[in-house]
Amino acid sequence: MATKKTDQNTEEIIMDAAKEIFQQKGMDGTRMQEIADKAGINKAMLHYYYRSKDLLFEAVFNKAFALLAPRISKILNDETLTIEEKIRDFTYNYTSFISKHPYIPDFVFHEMSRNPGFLDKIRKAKGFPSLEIFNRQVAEEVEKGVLKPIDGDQLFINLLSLNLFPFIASPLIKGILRADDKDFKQLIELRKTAAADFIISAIKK
Amino acid sequence: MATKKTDQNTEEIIMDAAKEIFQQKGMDGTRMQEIADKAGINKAMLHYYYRSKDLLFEAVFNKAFALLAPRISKILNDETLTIEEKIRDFTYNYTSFISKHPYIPDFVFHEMSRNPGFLDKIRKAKGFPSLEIFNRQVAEEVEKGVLKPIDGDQLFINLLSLNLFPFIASPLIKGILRADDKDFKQLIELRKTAAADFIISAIKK
DNA sequence: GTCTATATTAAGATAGAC
DNA sequence: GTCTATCTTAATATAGAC
Repeated sequence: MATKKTDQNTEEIIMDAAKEIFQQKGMDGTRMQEIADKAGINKAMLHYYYRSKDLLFEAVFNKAFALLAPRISKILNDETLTIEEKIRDFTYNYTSFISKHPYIPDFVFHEMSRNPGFLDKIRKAKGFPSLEIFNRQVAEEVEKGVLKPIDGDQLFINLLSLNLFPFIASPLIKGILRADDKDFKQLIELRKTAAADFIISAIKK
Repeated sequence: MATKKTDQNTEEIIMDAAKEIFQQKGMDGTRMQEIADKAGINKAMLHYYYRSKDLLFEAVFNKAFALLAPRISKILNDETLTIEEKIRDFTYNYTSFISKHPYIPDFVFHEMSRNPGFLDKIRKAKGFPSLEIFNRQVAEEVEKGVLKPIDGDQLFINLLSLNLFPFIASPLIKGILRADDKDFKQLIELRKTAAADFIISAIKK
């Protein structure tokens, strides 16, 4: 299964292989041997570059988290878009992005639950995005009569739920809807706008 | 950590211990020794009663799945409640139930993704609940003008998303909302009605 | 049915040659 | 930097005494 590319250095080759295995199988389900096989090298090299499984995992996790976080921060901290615009933008772009990395949500949430230490590390490293601006904006639009009364925290949770859950629960959803991979892909395609429409319809006056 | 109760037989004691460990740590993260310790017996007994880790896990997984499935089937197959009533009932009861078993959603979805074989086993054993009745009912209420136009499949996914995702993502949500366990509990309490209100508001004409 | 002791295999990690 | 060979530990599983 060697996917070695000559224009990549070994460290990057290892990282790419590790990402794929870790994200699909999680920390506990991953074997260093499998990463080595996928990278087309041997186990000793993994330790040469990343010292231990824990450290390699941490590097992979941080990269995955770093892909999710800025996209969330962006809609939370932006001061120019309306809530409706944020919801439509976020839904479309996040769904497009996660479609290309469908294992990431389960990976990140599962590992965060498994190891509460990650939370503190992230908090200390760069902190979590704050809901302050988003909440203020929601309150203002409610005040103005643009939106029905709703709590910003709850709206934010709903937004994440509707965008991320379908990927986490894809096997169950496929089972209940009798959908194959192609059907599921189409369903997700629809959600890029349908999920946003649903939210807007719930909150717009 | 022995939790042995004299009114339980060994098989049940093992099952209870196994449930707790497997649901928190997953198949790969669980050690038979840890289950034995929690049950207050030794490892050999696990094999005496359940033969192997795989079989013990399967028993635990099936029990967890059997807790989720009937509650979903019920709202899907019921012919007496309106869609609005179903949404309110389901949201309230499902959230109450999952609050008592907060590890189950991540456990079930993670393991289903990890091992696609489970899907086929479940399908063969008793099949998945069908969306037929639910979809027909949604279409009828849309037709009558009770509901805004919406696809039953998408509505069902939204319903599951809003109810299950907060539990799966609880560490992230706590981080972003700066919420401790008590805050989070209260947030979930609110969602028992707020999530249903949100959905109703999105679809009701 | 329950225990202790042990077999067997697998996994992470390292030593040392090239 | 990269490889092969090996160390060490830990995990599942079983044998056999009581």
